[in-house]
Amino acid sequence: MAAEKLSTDIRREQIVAAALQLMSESSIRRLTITAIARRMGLAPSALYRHFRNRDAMMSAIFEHIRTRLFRNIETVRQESNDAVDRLRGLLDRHIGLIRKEHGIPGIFFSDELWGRQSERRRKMFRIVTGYLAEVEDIVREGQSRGTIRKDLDPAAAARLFFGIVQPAILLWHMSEGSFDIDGHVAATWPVYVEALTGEVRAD
Amino acid sequence: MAAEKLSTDIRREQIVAAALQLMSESSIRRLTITAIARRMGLAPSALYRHFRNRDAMMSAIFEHIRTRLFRNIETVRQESNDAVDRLRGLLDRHIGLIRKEHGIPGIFFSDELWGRQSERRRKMFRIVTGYLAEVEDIVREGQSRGTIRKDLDPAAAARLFFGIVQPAILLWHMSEGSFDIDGHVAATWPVYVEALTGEVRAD
DNA sequence: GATTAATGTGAAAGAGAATTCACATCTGGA
DNA sequence: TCCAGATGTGAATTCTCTTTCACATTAATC
Repeated sequence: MAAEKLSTDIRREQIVAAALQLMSESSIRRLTITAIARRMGLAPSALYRHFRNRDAMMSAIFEHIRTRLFRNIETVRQESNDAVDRLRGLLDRHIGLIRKEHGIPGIFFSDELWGRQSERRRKMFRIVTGYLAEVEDIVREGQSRGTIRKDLDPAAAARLFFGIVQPAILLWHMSEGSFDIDGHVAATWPVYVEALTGEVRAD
Repeated sequence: MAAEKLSTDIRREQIVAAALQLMSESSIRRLTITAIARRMGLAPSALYRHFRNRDAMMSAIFEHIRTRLFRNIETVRQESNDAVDRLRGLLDRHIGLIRKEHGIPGIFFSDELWGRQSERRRKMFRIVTGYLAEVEDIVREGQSRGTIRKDLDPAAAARLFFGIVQPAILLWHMSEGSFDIDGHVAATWPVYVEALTGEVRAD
């Protein structure tokens, strides 16, 4: 009972998708070649036709995440010119992304990165700092247009932006989805905006 | 060449210590019975004299972390009466703790918690929410004494408190210790205080 | 329709881990 | 001193996972 044959490109995407799906259901520890193959209805050995080894698969997964993250930046840049609006849009999109593919945080905080395996770790660090730099740019633009206080360190403001997201995602994840992310955003976003602009902003 | 014999109580502590040490050097994936035993100069089987199984060891590690976290709350409560001072003290102590035992985040975000719908996950969730509740209490006290704005949701303020810490720890970890945590705190703490109190506070 | 390269399969090798167990050795108390 | 129980050991068992390989099947191209 051979499984349907498909081109490598499609298979690669399917493997990444299956991996993310498995991650959201369980832990990275169970993200095994065997599990991915079973999910796809293939034999484990089949995956080696599309990736050199497990490491290459993990790299593809990370690359996928990177793409998704930066796509949000692009979108938000096009949607609005106002810095605060852009940040708000990014917040919503970021949370939406994690909500949809909630295997991401698990991958993000996984052994694959936390260990000494430096190359991979450095790569992910570059992704994070790159993402932060984009947020920082948005803040900086807001400052030059006068919508954001100029006495704020833009890099610090960017990190604080993720200070809104991170606790929420952590709690959401640990509570298995029952934590009220929207409520958190509703309560904290105005505080953040006030810190950014120096005044209360009515939306 | 039998290793020196010691009482179970001491051995248990040593096992937890060795585990944390290993975690800070590497990832949870390498936190194996074998590795812990080797670090202690024991045979793997010896550890089973002190813990029923690997799971029991992990529980002991989590318990250790819990103790350390809540000890900081106690200390800070005794050090000062002012809510903002208490929060600042907790921030410093929390960061100090992670700096000293930087295996903690790795354990915190490990497979042991992120995967299953396990008892362990629920336990850790309780620890986190308990810790947050303590911070929330401090905020609430500050509100009733008039040092913190009353229109702030104390729970949200508590989560934002960790919004200062979490990005810093993540970056510090990913950068392998080169990220400037103190600089981050210096840049973000005044912003947080201003949001809490409604005014600039000179320290 | 035949050829060929790509894709899939099952078995098996090899590695590493948790756990158990019979046996050895140490320590503290009678 | 000697015994009993606590602690440690090494070997064996049982997993699970990654990876390789010879062989099978499919799809595309001529």
